[in-house]
Amino acid sequence: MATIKDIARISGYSIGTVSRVLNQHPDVSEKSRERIEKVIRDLNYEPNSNAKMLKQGSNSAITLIIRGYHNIFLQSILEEVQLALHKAGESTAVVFVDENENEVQTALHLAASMRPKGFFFLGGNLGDFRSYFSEIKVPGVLLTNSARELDFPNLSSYATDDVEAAAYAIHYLYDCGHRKIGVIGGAAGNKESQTGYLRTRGCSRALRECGLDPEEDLYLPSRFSMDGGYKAAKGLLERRKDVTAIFALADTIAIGAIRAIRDMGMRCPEDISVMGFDGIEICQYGVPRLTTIRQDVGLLSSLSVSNLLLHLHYPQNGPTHEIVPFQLQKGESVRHI
Amino acid sequence: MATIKDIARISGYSIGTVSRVLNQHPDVSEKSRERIEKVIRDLNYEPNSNAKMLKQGSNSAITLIIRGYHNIFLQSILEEVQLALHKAGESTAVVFVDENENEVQTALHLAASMRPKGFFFLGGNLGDFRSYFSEIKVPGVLLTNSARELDFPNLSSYATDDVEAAAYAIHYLYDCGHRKIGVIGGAAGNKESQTGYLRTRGCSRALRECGLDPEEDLYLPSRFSMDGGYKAAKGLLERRKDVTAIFALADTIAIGAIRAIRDMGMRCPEDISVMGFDGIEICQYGVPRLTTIRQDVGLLSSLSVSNLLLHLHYPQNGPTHEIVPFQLQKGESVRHI
DNA sequence: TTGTATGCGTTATCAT
DNA sequence: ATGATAACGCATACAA
Repeated sequence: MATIKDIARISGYSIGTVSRVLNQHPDVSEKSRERIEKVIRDLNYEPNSNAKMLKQGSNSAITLIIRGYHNIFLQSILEEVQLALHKAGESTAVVFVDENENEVQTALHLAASMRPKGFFFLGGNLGDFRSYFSEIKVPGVLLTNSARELDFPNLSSYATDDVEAAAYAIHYLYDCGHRKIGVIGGAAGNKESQTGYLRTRGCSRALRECGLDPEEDLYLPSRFSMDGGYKAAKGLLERRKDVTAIFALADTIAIGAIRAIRDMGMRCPEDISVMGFDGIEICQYGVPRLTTIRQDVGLLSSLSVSNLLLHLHYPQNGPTHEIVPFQLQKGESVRHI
Repeated sequence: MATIKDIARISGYSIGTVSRVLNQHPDVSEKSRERIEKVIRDLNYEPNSNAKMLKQGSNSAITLIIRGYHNIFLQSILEEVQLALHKAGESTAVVFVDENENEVQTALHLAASMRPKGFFFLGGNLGDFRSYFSEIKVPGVLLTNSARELDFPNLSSYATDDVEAAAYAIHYLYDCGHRKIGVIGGAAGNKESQTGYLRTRGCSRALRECGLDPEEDLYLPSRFSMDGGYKAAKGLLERRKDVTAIFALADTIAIGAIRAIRDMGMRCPEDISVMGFDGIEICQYGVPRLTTIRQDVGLLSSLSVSNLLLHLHYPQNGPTHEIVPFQLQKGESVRHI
């Protein structure tokens, strides 16, 4: 690979001048610029970003850490965030990590070691940060969970109010006449999934508010996947013949649940209503269209990008923790009874 | 951020010794090791990977470039590839790029500039490579398109035979009794999407083999998305009342098509059969389950990872270009008539 | 306008 | 076993 030295040697100029050409400095003569640029093209020269970053103290890229490989919802956020950052002239590197804490720790180390000038964390638990975030000195944003209580000076967060949104969903199902509402998703007992835990809490609260008993066996934990939703719905419907509605704590879970309902010889929404959470694209193309709680991906993304760009330029600003509004997106999967 | 110098200064040792501790060299006394490690922990030291890479000549990470933000199929490959690489102890960086050539060029430059020790390209067109790949000297693998004709010494490729697979799909629909088969997906005329072009070619060939006329207005181009499929199916069904089956050149297109069919007051498969391509997870959870051509994600991933790891260690090996077998995955979306 | 020299944080090659 | 130092590729302050 050609280096700046090669360019200097071949063009007959010094590395100083070459560097100036490379960095668009004004004080270099037209003739020199042209000659040097020709050599650069001829050699297919690519600057070594490692050297550049070393010299400049920090990596020019922004690191995006995304928790979980197949989380469609997070990926839609990823897409928007990345697009917005590119539009702002920033380059990005994405790191996917498995959902267990060890990996997250690894990712944080990696992020620290890459010396990015900023980073996003899509879908992390607070616990992961509490222990390992202090190493990081550049501005960061946590998405889909609030980091307010962590109180790091350089970590902002934007999230939907999971408790409130889940409660809203339950109320909606209640208003549609449902009294036996099953809830699938969220790891029972353990808090492995903070999101699942919060949503579950919202459900219990809402059920009590509606004067319903949050019966234990109306809850069934599930992985946040179609397969998980399929199995959980099947289990729930076998155990409780009286449920008329299922609230799936994520759309992917809901898709699995609908498939399970069909495979058990029932129909959605005629026999069992299903409600999702997130508002991913397929909600509007599935059969039936899925009624869901739509998180505002656009707002989450744009706010967080603005925030990071702001902190990049004015690091002295304090962190922001904001809750963005959600929205009930009506489809065809919930029936009034 | 603490550097190796700080550790040296505070621990009272030289940077040489600290570096030895950091890199697990044997020739350092137990006592020194312990004392230095304590300082490392105290300072939350993170090695600067930029400096490390600069010194070592190349980045330790493998760069994965993925073309298109919302390609579920490619993301499933991404997941498997990444998992396999991590299992092999390699770290990865992912770069998503928009589907236009300019971005691809940018990504290749970026990749060249990051000095990765190897890279994957998921879903690129040959044209992108022809012009810009020569800069890259480390081993690379192109997935889902064959790079045989490019003949770069350091670029292998693994792909499904798109022509053959699409032809197979058409033959299957024919065998099910369908004679008026619409094809949606693939950019008509321009070769923007190589994959779409190849699959379209397979369709035409198969139609002729079946003695059918590849009528022009049975083809409708579409973006590779649910939305694209929705619009294309609607357009096609309005234009041609006689089609009994639609072959969508990707599963996401098929999902949109099925939704369109319902919205037009028809049913799949009773009125219109739909066949997809790729074999993404949702095929098995949709309503109806989608009949599709399943690409072997597992094989594509494992072969390509093995290939890259091999070339990392034995760079003198020549490139490999392999076609992996596809499979008809029967669902419920195609009816025998 | 151009060239020279220094240093970024690290590893590795010498000495000691 | 440990310390000193050169080198990696680049940007930049300073000199010319």
